[in-house]
Amino acid sequence: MNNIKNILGERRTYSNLANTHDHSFAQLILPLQGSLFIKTASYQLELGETRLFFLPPQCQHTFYANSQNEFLVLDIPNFMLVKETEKLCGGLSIVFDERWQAIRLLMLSEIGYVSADSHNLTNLFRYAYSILQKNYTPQSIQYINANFQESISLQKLANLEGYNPTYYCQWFKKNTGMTPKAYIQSLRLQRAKELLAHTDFSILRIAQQVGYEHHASLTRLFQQHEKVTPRIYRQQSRNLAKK
DNA sequence: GCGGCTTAGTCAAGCGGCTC
DNA sequence: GAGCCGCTTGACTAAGCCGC
Repeated sequence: MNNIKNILGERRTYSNLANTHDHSFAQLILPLQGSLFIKTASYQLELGETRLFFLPPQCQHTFYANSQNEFLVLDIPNFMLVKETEKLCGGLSIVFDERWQAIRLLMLSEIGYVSADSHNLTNLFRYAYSILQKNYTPQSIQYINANFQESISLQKLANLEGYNPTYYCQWFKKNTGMTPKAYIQSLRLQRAKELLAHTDFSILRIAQQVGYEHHASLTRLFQQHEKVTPRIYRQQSRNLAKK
């Protein structure tokens, strides 16, 4: 696709046909309704109503949707981005919090106007981009976020940052307040909780989906952190949902 | 960098519920 | 009651973490 000269913002829907491509401009994708599956070099995720996604230029990505959906998409020309954006070669997924909701509201009101230039949208994007830059996550943490359901070695993570494993552990703890192992576990626990609460998958299947080969590992993880087994957790969460 | 301790992952055995 | 399935528990091993 050709580069663009101005920011273009519009509501878009995505079909169920998988589409793989890249483009010379960046994209900011904010959720409106439904969900969208996105796969990049670093991410493979379902973009729902709780996260937004930034796609840097030249980032090959695949997307498709299985249900009705709508997203606010901003096409951003290259000259508006700083060079650091290149580090985000696989994109960046960010929690869609109240601040982003406010930004989305303003952007939506701006794209509703027919305007000769896109000054207001440009300024809004500049503000959003400054937040986005603060959200820049180190490459190894991006890798964990995208691949926590697979086996991840400390050596691999250390290599991504160019550190040796011992120093990497110290560096990681300084940045996140926990060890790499603990961070991976917290992601797995969170995902397992969602699957237990919202699906009828067996404990074994859930364990395998979050990165364990055996369900015993998931049982122990739950006993350590939740003081109950996965099955009891599922019962409790469904009882709460009924009330 | 090393050594010891801790923890995660795996395996195997066993328990309980369900079906025939 | 036997067989199957899903799940839990205990023991062992290897990797990771931490203090020196």
